[in-house]
Amino acid sequence: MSRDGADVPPDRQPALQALSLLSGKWHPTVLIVVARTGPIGFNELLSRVPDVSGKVLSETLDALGDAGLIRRQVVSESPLRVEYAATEAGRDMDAVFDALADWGRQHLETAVPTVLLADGDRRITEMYAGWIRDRYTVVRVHTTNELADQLRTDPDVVVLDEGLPGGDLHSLHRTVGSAPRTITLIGDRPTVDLLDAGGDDVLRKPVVRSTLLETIEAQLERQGESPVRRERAAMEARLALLESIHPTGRLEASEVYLDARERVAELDSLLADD
Amino acid sequence: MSRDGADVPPDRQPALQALSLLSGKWHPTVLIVVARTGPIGFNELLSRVPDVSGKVLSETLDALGDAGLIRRQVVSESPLRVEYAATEAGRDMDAVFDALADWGRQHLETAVPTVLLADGDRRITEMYAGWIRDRYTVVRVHTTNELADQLRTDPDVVVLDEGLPGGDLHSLHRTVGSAPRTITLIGDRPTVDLLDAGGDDVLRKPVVRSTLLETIEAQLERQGESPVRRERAAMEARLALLESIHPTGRLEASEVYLDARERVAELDSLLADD
DNA sequence: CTGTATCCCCATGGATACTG
DNA sequence: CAGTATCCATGGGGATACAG
Repeated sequence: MSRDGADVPPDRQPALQALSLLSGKWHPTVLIVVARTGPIGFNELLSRVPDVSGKVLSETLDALGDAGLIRRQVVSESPLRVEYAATEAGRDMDAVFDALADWGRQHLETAVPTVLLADGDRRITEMYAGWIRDRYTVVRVHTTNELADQLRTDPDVVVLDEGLPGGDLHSLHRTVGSAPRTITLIGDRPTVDLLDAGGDDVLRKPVVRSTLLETIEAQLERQGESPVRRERAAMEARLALLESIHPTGRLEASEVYLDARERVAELDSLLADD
Repeated sequence: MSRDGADVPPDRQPALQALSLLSGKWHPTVLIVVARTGPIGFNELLSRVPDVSGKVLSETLDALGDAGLIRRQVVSESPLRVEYAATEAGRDMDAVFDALADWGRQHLETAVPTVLLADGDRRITEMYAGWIRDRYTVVRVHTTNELADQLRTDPDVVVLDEGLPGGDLHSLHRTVGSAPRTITLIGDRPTVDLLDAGGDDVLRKPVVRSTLLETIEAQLERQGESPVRRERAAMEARLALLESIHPTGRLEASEVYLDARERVAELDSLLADD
């Protein structure tokens, strides 16, 4: 790659060399996963790093192997079965990743909001991610288990598809909790059950780019508002969606709907006291 | 670049993001130079990182600026004069580079190769030394006696001018032996005598910086190869040089040339046996 | 199961010319 | 001096098919 000839202090040159070992698109990710997950087979690795192609994963493993960061061990021939594990050199890269993570937490995470995208379909989360990744830190999950796991990233906004595998709408919202602002994505014609589902806003699929951006931005702007205002806005959003679809007459026949309307009035009176 | 969606532990994700800020070919180098050299103008930066083009340097500085790693300050308009300096975030990257450098020193080949420069003209060796002394340990000699003497430093590469006072090309190569990789520098139009002169590669003078660096690096990378491969590469280099200068018809009239071609075929058949 | 072999796209970055 | 504007080459990486 010919990056030499530069006037780099001698004590920094090993750093540049070391960095070049991590320069492939998937090199750092694969190294981290191999180091963390211990001895791991090719296909399990593929499933844990889903967006990498087999060819590139193979090349990446080769390169990391050549660099001495991981070791390849043939566990059985026919059926061929191999295992990749971090070498000592690979494990020692932990110090580098620690330093990077420290830097990131201090200088990155504070400024850029994190948005967690939860949908069973990878192509969907990939599309959404493409729309927003230049403005936010994006985390993608595709099952309820992954969701529970990645909530540790403390996202500012969760975009939650109601059909996420592994849970119904209510349990999903319980999993997410109220720390992040939550935008629920629904596919079917919503029923009045939506009303006590939880979440701060609701969008019907399919979602277009501008709507998603505006909705996320609106939620970010509401961060820190009072619980009362927050619940009022959430109710408002759900009611508006329902009323845009079902005739008011039908809705008024529903107990849940009337309860919700009453709750709104209650919240409004609380707000009026200020 | 869409690297999300992977099963990376949450504590590692800020590391990946931070790393992505250093992912451009010249990003780390430029950041290091800016951080070390303090406030620095565009063109001085360009001269300290000689292999980067103006366009790419400009883009790199933009990206580092957007990432908050460096700051751009206009010092004077007309003539326009700007200065780039590291921000606190940029300086904090030192911890990352320290970790990388520590890793590199521990796990990369830590021995700095030694290059012996042999040329009758002190100004020439001084120039060459200036080109390479930040990457290699440099020894300069200016006579055959000094050469024999300094070979005790056990150099990895010898850069040998054919006109070194005190010996002809053949005796020089006999003096050097085959332990170091040898690059021969020739000034005149080479004759077929070159073919049995010895040495691993040949350069015609004047030699430019990038060529010398690349040729030395190529020889270092070939260290430890089999004698057959080594001779094959050496023959190839000499033949290529001759053929680039003399018409093939003339060469084929020469016994030495035909012998050499035959020797190449012989070596190739040896290599083909593997 | 674990990879090659192929083909192709496009982002990165290089060269050159021009501008405020 | 400090950059854009333009054009173009390269190769890293993606998709798919196939092989040991």
